Amino acid sequence: MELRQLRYFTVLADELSFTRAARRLHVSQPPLSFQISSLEAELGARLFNRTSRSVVLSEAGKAFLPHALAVLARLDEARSHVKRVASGLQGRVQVGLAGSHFLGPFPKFIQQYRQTRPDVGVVLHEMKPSDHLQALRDGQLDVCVSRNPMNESQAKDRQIMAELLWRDPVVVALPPGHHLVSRNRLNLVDLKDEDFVFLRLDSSPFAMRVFEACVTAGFTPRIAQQVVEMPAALNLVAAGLGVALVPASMALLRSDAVGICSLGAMPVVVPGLIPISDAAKLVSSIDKQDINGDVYLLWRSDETAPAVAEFRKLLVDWAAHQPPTFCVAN
Amino acid sequence: MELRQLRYFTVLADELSFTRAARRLHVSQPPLSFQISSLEAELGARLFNRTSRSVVLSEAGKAFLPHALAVLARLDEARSHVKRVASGLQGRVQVGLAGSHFLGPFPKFIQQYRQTRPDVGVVLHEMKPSDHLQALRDGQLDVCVSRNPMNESQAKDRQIMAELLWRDPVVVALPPGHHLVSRNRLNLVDLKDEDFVFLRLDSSPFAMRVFEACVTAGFTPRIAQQVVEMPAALNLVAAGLGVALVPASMALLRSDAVGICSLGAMPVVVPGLIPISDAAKLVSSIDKQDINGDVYLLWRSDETAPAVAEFRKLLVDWAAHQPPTFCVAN
DNA sequence: TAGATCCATACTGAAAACATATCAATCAAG
DNA sequence: CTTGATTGATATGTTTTCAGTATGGATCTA
Repeated sequence: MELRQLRYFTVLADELSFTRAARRLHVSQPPLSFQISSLEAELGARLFNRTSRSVVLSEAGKAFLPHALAVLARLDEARSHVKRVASGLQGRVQVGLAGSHFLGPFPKFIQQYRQTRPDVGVVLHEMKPSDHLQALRDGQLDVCVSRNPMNESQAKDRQIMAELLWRDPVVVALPPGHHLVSRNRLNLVDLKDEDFVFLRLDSSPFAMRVFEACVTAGFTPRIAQQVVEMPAALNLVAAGLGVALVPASMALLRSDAVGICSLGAMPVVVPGLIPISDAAKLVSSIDKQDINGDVYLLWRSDETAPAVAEFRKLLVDWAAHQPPTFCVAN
Repeated sequence: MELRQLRYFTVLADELSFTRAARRLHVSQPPLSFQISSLEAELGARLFNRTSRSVVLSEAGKAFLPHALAVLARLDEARSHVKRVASGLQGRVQVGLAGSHFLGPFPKFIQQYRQTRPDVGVVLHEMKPSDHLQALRDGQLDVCVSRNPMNESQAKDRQIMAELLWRDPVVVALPPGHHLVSRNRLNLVDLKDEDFVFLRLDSSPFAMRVFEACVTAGFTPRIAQQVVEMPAALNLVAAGLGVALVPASMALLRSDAVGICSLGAMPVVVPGLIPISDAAKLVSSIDKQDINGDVYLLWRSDETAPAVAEFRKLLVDWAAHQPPTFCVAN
């Protein structure tokens, strides 16, 4: 059985005339007759009763017609389905992210994306940042939104790719009335005698990097409190239990309750909060550490799903064109 | 798009190896590669991601696979459906019949037929016998069970065919205590002074034939009562309102209440009811009229539906092999 | 009765599909 | 590191299939 035969059959069943049907099919009449009778031979039944002046569907033909129409319709459906999937208009994207990103620019993008791509299922998986890479490699996730910039040792065999989404400098959150609040820029080593509120080092590569930066700066931070979520750290700082090194976007959430100081070489412009009076550079040992909470998008380099590729491209482009929430003056 | 491509695709999606799939498809590997890439070109998307040592379904391929499988399955279904319809195992038969045939052998056949052909819908249409022919010609009915033997004038252009199902001689039903009851054979003319219970002449060609037989026999029957259904006629006879000329099978229904006499030349053997003491022939004018209630099957000669043809053949064969309810001795 | 219409058949040329042979890339074993 | 084996892609020649033209038989209409 061939699809050509099904197409010929359905048209002939509609026209009930070999001559007219052949015209509509843009073939001459003999091939049409041949294909129909060949189809009949294979099915073992006449599909049309030909009385020399008329052609009518036989019972077998009546039985066959809905199947033929359904098959042709299903193929059209298949074609458009494949086109949609291949162009990224339909599919599924598994996104891994830490809870803190629900508080940044990311939800706004998701909302817009869902409107323009209603047939792509975007599934957000909140999980510990330390699990992101493994979940990506396992295929549980297609992309990750993460503060982990992917150093070379982590990106084994170049399997994982990363691109910057938006900057998020690290600032120092100070309890209200803390003696350092009056300053608007600090060096890391200025904090060596403070009590610290830290994210759990084993669940956040970002926290680990901050911790190691302190060590490199010459002191081991005294960890007075450990938390899992950034907002909790800020709540503890606001309660006076210590200082914290957090991304500026997080500190902004409790700007009513904690003091914020920019850290290291780069003065951080938090619009409407701490005006920059002095743009001069402060050089310190921490500069080289590049301590920051910049947010990256991670994905497998061998990922081929069009919906994922589209999602990635749209997110990176969108992020590049967003006005930055925080400015890093230089 | 061609069915061959769908078949190749589904097997390749199963094997995930061009070499193995080609073996399973009994073709060499290059044609398989060609057909797949041709399908991909038409769909505008790669269906498989080939990394030089492995073949995996792409997202587009994953989307296409269920459609391809569904189409191939639907075609199998279509094949078997056509086969069933063409062999008469599936279909629809519209049967016209008078209410009186529900009282004869016919229901038993229907029951057996329904058991052996559960997928044929047999629809029984009780209707006036006078409407049978028109309903047949209109296509409302496929076959009729009728006492109308189809004389030549009715069978215009040989459009309607007929075949005898079972004999049903006409007998005379007499009220209890009627003076003719003692005889077991009568000539039609013996009834010339009786009151008659008749079927409505305009609804039953059989009644019309009986009426005309009386006229030919030399008298116009005095119609005292008119009914539509045969059993009603017998009830009226049992109530003493007149005599009736009815098929023997009908008279049998009220054999407790009416006397039965066979009519004309042929002694009727109603098993267990009226034993034949005399097999000698009585010759009368009515002989030539061949007045009887024999039951025929009628159908359009151009009918092509296999289920109808099968039904017809099975019914005629079955009827021929049934032991006769009434014997016509000669 | 002649002409027109319709489907079927016969034959020829073009297109499609297949098989054989071969190549480049990759992997595994020595 | 090299060699042999395996896999999918490519090239080419052959066979099969399909469509087009021409034609015939049957039926309907004028």
